Amino acid sequence: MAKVDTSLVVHLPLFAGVAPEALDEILREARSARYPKNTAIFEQGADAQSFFLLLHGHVRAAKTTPTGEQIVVRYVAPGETFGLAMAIGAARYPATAMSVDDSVVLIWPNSAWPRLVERFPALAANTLQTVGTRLQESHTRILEMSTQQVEQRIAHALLRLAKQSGKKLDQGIEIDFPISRQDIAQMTGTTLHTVSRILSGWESQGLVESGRQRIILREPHKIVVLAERTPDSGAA
Amino acid sequence: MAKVDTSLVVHLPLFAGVAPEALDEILREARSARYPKNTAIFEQGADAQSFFLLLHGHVRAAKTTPTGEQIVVRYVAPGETFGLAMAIGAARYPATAMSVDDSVVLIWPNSAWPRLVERFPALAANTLQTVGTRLQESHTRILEMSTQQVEQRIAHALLRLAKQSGKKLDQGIEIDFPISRQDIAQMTGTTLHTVSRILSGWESQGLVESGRQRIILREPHKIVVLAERTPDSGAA
DNA sequence: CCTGCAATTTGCGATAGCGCAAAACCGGCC
DNA sequence: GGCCGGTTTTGCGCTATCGCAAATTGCAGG
Repeated sequence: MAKVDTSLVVHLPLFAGVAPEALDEILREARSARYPKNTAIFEQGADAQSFFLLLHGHVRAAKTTPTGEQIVVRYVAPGETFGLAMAIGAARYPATAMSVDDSVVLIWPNSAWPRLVERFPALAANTLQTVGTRLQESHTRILEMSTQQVEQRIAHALLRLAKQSGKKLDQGIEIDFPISRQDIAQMTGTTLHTVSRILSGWESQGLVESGRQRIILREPHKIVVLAERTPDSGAA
Repeated sequence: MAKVDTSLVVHLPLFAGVAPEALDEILREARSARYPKNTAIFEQGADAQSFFLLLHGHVRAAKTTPTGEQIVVRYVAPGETFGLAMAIGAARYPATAMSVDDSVVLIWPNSAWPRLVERFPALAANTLQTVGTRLQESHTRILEMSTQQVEQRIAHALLRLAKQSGKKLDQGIEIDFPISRQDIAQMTGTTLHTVSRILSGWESQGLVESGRQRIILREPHKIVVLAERTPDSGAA
């Protein structure tokens, strides 16, 4: 079992309030694994046997309907947990997790969870906060889908991605992992066609620069304005 | 301070795994309050000072945009907690809670939470499960909003309400609290006009019977079929 | 019983965004 | 260097749903 350097993870929200000396004990229960780009980590509906902490890379969590349509639940950034089915009392994974980049994760067997929370109650508290935050984000997303039009939703989605996983460049902020028009559509409840049209529009206004699975926000500030524009505060 | 009969609450999910004898100690920290129909319990954005357990009645949690549009986050049924801002690490309430019926709630000061979870770790675990379940429900809602059309979303929403707060009648299942077309619109991301049109349609097919703030599902089974119909599995 | 208000219904354009199809593009791989 | 497959772009018609406005209804007081 590979030894994980505690200094890499001490400051993560998950371990807030856990004595650094104790960390080792927690990490000992985990194994680490590497997933090459575009590898399934777990599948929606499968028995939940483990929970995960992303160390490097990016993971896409997506939910599929019986008829095959997908939505992106979220992109997991390094330092975040995912696959917490057991902690929230689900026997099966409610979504599919797939690496979008070469990724490295820590994996705990679910069986370790009860023991860990008993020994380190802060883990439960931290996880509660994490899940609570995600719940609020979901509600925000629902609010947006209910009240805003597609262009604004896309603006918000990209700004969030930029904040979460943006790499600063001279020319702007680049989203630091491969993401397609289709993905953005699945995050915002629209179609890849509409996303393409809107990004084309932005590109011709110099707001973004984008290509195959690549997006750079050139004028983040102007995109913020777009995102906050109300339906009637019309453009010229 | 009114004494609360422990027998009323022992079996709630919140208290699973808590010794009945200990319950008293928990309840001692709470006060109870009655809210007449249509009373604000807390407002979105206000300092979160308490968390709540609904004993009787029904509470609507709703989120408002800067421009005044609202969505219904959920309806709280008796036995459920709400206003958990503190537990999930939010300083302010992210939504507004309002009684839709005469309602009775237990209220704990947030300051009691850390002490309670320390003494009864099961509370944190139970709350984590609750919040996790709500997160999954939110994701389901997002999935529906992304992939289904309005009629199906309304069907699902009503079926969920019926399951959660339905009262069985000979003629069908009645939703056990006042709910308007507008409310349903705010649950499904549409307008009261569209809801009205669709319910009118159902009414003329005998699927529902409805009036002012009142809805009875006459043919729940047929509504299930509606809810699950895919866009193309067309009606006659 | 009557009055007034809020909820509901319904008609009628207007339109944002979808869906399909075809073309152009872009890399990566052999 | 050329070929292949997935991604993106774009045109065009279509329609589900919105938005507004007006009429109607039903409950709650007085």
